[in-house]
Amino acid sequence: MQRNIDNSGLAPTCECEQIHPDTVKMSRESMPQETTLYDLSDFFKILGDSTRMGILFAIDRAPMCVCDIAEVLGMTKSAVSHQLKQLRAADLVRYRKSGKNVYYELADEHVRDIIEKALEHIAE
Amino acid sequence: MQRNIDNSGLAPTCECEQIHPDTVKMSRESMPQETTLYDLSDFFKILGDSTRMGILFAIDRAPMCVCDIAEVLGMTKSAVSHQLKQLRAADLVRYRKSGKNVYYELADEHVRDIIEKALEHIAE
DNA sequence: ACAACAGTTGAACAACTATTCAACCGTTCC
DNA sequence: GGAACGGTTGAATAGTTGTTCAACTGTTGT
Repeated sequence: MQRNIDNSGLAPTCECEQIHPDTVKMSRESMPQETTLYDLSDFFKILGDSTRMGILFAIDRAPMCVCDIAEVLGMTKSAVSHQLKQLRAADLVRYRKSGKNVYYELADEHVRDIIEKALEHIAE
Repeated sequence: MQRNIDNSGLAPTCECEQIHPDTVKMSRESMPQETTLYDLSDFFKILGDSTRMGILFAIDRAPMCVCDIAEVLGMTKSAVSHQLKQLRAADLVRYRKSGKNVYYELADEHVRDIIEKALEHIAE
């Protein structure tokens, strides 16, 4: 993943005087940890792909095996499996093996809530 | 933006029989429009970058000019401005010009809500 | 044991993206 | 008018990422 903040000693500073030193100070103090920023953006990055979003909607009603997901989305099993791996890593989906099949479903209600809020924002 | 669905005629189909035709049918019928999928993932894509996430947190308490944001994040004005452009396009920030300065602030409460939910998911 | 099939995986390639750099616009102040 | 400064922008580049392809694992059924 592309990390945007320079940890190698000297951070590039903006080439201008601080216009509002007090505002800058307040803002600095209210900033979360860098790791929090990374965790947050990494999480949203997972939702920021139409294939993965499609998978989440596909399995929204009922658990589905990889093959059926691929069929619904019109993609290869391989492509879907690669994306499912990322959704698994982000704890967005749960899975259960049964014979030759692997059934995927949404991990929890958080996902639905977040997507719901995003839909509201877009519809505005 | 990278579009994942092949619109050029024949969509690549998964090379297997449909294991559960009824599940596939139900899933297909509950799928949203493709444009909705794109709009949603494009929206999350904007939040999926630590620099943009940093900007949103920086201006969370009070409106800030570009120079001060750059100072807080340890980046150049140019880099910040490029990202602000995207945040503007996604209606995540509002801005107001005043003399030589441009002050940015969060557009609405939606953003805060979504980030809050994401923090809950990460903290689990 | 073997064939068939669901699913995973690593490498490679093409597409995308964030930062840098330089040039530019607009406002302020002398 | 012109210098100074805040901010924007386009092109270029380096890093990232999604899909394809081929090879592989594990389970089922004969």
